[in-house]
Formats: sequence, C-alpha cells, structure tokens
Amino acid sequence: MVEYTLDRVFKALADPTRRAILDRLAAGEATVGHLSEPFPLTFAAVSKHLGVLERAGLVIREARGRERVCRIDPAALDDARAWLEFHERFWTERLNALNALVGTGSGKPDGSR
Amino acid sequence: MVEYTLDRVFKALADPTRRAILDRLAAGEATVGHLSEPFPLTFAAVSKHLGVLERAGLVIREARGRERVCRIDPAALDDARAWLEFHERFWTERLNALNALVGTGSGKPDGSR
DNA sequence: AATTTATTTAACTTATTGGTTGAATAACCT
DNA sequence: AGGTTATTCAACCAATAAGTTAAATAAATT
Repeated sequence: MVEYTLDRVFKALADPTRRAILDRLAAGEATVGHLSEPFPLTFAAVSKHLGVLERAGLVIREARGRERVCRIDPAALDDARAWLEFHERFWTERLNALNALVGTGSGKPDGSR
Repeated sequence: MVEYTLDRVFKALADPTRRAILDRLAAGEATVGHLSEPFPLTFAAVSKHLGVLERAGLVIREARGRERVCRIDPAALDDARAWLEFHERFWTERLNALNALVGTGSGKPDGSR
C-alpha cells in the first residue's frame, strides 16, 4: 500500500520542475496559470506535472470558478521523509558498527584475508 | 550541483527493486550475484540497477577478485533527507499559518473574494 | 591452456516520461 | 447568445527506463 505510494512520491520529486512547483506552492496556493508563469513551458505541460504531483498525493487541485487552485498536501511528503529518515539512521548505524570491525565485517566469520 | 544530484537520488529511490537492494545492503555488503538472488530478474538487470544507485551516489561497487562487492554510501541519502526534512517543516509551518488565516492567504492583499 | 564463474556491455524491445500542438470543456463577461 | 479566459484532453514525438538475450571481459579453477 505504502509500497507504490513511495514509488509515486519519489518519482514526483525526481523532477526539478516539479520540485520548483512545490517550492512555489509553499508560498501559498496558486492557480495553474499562475504556477506556469515562471517556466518556459506550455500550460499543458505544467498541468501534466500537476497531475503527477496530485497522483502522488503531494498536491490538491480544487476547482474554483473557471480556474483550478492548487495547494500542497504534506501528508505524502511525510511518507517519503519517514522512509528516508528511518533508513538513513539504520544504515548509518550499521555502517558505524561495520567500520568498528576493521571494515570487512560481512557477517561471515571465515577469517580469510 | 546539488540540483541534479537530487534528481538522481530521488529517481533511484523511486524504484521498489532498488529500494529492496538498498535494504538488503543495510545488512552488510554483498556481491552482485548475492544481491540478485531474491529477485526474479536477470543478473544484468540487477547490475543495471546497481549502476543507477552508484551514479546516484548511494552505493559503492568495489572490485574484489572476480566479484564486485557493493555497499551503501549514506552521504547522498542525506542530501535527499535534508531536502525533504527542510521542505516538510517549511511547508507545514506555512500551512499552519495559512489555516490560521481562514485559508485564503495568497499574500496578495487585493481583498477580492 | 582450457573451463568455469562473476560481472558488465551491447543491442534490442516495450513502456513511460516530458514535451509539443490543437481541439474540447467550462466558466465568466459583454 | 457570442467571445474571451482558464484549464484539460487527445494525439503525437523524442528521449529515457526497465527488462531481455547474447557476447565480452576477467579472475579462479582444473
């Protein structure tokens, strides 16, 4: 369940345009038109990027009159951060333990080399 | 500089096979062959995934005899975590502030609607 | 030296992505 | 009703990604 949610969130964050859109949305909600202004892209391209962000659960697009107002939904972001934070801590811990054992501690105590 | 590093790290993390490989490597270093065992994939496919992880700076592959031993490099992971943590905190803060203002705070005080 | 074992590289296929343009939809303004 | 404005949808294109198989490289074993 969280499985492919992570796929979508990380994939959404892997594009600099989408990260820039998220940064912009951090300053407050904005319409699609407003959001596409700073980019050398068509309206449609930005709309697609927003679709990706929306499907990843990072952004909510709400119809208001003839425009769509977008805003950040930080819940999905939290999934990704939680994954990274847990793994980073875990891995760093493991690596420290391994380094403390001269650096070859593959767990197999065969003593060779 | 950090710019496309983030692209590569997030893209690398967007694939469940690659996340599984990283999880496996957290238990200690392993050869490519050893790593590909649990996956219904060819050797070559896993080797490619390791290439992606390596170019993202997440994994180091070191030749040892005729095999390649892989291990995690948590430095790049830290870049991603730092990005997410900063943004999450920032966004959540912003959202809380906005919510406190009834929810329409676009920053433009034109008073319409 | 010949063979096996571990891994990568190359060539190829199929699917997905990021972009375009142009038509479609729907709301607002005369 | 007719025209403009905001946005999406559909069709298309080029580039990338994820997988395959088969050949290439290089170390270990016999």
